[in-house]
Amino acid sequence: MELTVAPPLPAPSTQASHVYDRLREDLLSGRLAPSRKLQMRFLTETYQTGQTPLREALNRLTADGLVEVREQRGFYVKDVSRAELAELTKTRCWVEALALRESMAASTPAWEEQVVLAQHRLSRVPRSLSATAFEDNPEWEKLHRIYHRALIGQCGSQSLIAFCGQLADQLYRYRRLSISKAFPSRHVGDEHAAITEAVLSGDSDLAVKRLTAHYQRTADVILQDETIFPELRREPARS
Amino acid sequence: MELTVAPPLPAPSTQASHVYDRLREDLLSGRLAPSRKLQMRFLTETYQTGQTPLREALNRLTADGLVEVREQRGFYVKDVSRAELAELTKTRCWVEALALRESMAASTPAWEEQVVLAQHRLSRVPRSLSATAFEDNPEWEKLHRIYHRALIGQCGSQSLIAFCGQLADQLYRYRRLSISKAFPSRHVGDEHAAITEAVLSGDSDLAVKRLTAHYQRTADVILQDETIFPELRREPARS
DNA sequence: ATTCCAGAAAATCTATAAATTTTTGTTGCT
DNA sequence: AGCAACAAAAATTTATAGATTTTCTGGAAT
Repeated sequence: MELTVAPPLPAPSTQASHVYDRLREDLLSGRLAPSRKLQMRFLTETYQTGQTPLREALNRLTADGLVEVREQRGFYVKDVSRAELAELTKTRCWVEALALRESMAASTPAWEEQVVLAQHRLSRVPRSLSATAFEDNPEWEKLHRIYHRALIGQCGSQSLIAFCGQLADQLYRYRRLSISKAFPSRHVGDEHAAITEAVLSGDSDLAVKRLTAHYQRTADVILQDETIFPELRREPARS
Repeated sequence: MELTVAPPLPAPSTQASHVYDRLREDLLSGRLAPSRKLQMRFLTETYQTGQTPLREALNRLTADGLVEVREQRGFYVKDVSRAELAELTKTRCWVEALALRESMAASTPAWEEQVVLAQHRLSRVPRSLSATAFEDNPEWEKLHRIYHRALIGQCGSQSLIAFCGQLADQLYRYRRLSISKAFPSRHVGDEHAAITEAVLSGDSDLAVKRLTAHYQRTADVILQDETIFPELRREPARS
């Protein structure tokens, strides 16, 4: 007799999901530039699929805040602005502070272990694929995401976690769009370690302070990046 | 020479938006019962429209948390449960507390006037269309929504406000599904007045306390409603 | 000569219908 | 009784037709 695991979810693969994943990646990476018009013809040719799955994917991405839809005049890549970056960061700090406090209030050994494990794994992977120039390491990004997800994972609210995920996605796009010249100067690994330490010590005020500072510092760097905000070109830093 | 206002946005009306509105109303009212399967054939016949606008509407409603989609096996009306009701309420209390505090911290005379005005208008409309039995008054619901929206409107985060709106929608459906026997016993008007008073006095702790109590009380009533949670039928209140 | 407006053509989005693929339910066989 | 193959139903996708918006060209007025 053979014990085969009952197929829990065979293979939830629809064309729409595939296009969604690919589009999402291209949006986050910046290959699809902000405020660019997403024409059906271009999309069907690029992604080799029909209109229906594309519309489905675009609608989901609109809900994620990565795509904008104007009635009867098509889909557009969501534009970026310094104001939106500031607002998203502010909101993320507020909401994740809330979620982290609630997680710590409902702390369990299993949860603390998850946080420790996620941070350890993250620390073992290089931030950049290249030692000289910055080159995005997908593995690091994945683990980074898991770590921050773990921090708020004990808060007890699926909808709150999902909202944090949306904010994280939108801000991640800003990070990718920015060249991040400040890459070598920061020690994000130390920042994560400091957050983890505060979480384990049970000092929620300190943990929240470090977490929000972490986010704010990232935003401050991007806010000064000329490559994403050309309006900074002239008068770089006037008082 | 004639000064004509440039046409701002002619009339953005698509079939998809219409179906979205109608479906939304039917979902919130309970005419489409929880966990019911939404078959394309039924929907096209009922709403007299094609599949494309319907899929678009259903996708938006999925993002709103009113519809659930299972890959390759169709759309379903989101199921209800006591656990979800409790979690949604908890989340709403957390997030709106946050938003209210930030609104009060950024208070302006104009905003306070908006709150006062919204509360006044709400107070002038009857909660129920019938004096004897409870009959939902759409006008009251609309003004109620505007009032709660006004409370958090000064927080300075569009995304946070939108998130609160989603939570409000999902919880509104629970309210409509429940018969609300406790209708005459509560004085929601007084509760709103008390919240407004606390907001105007600048006492954010008190305002938050009253607001969250307001939401919690509503949830507690619905949590005991047998008509929506049949599992309560036996052993109504065991200790 | 330049600018502004009007009309027509092109492009593009929205919607309906048909075809393909997957899932589900049933019947027959081992 | 259990399993497999078959048939029906339903979802997803492709293709086609209909509307709307945008763009381009030409002419008139400043």
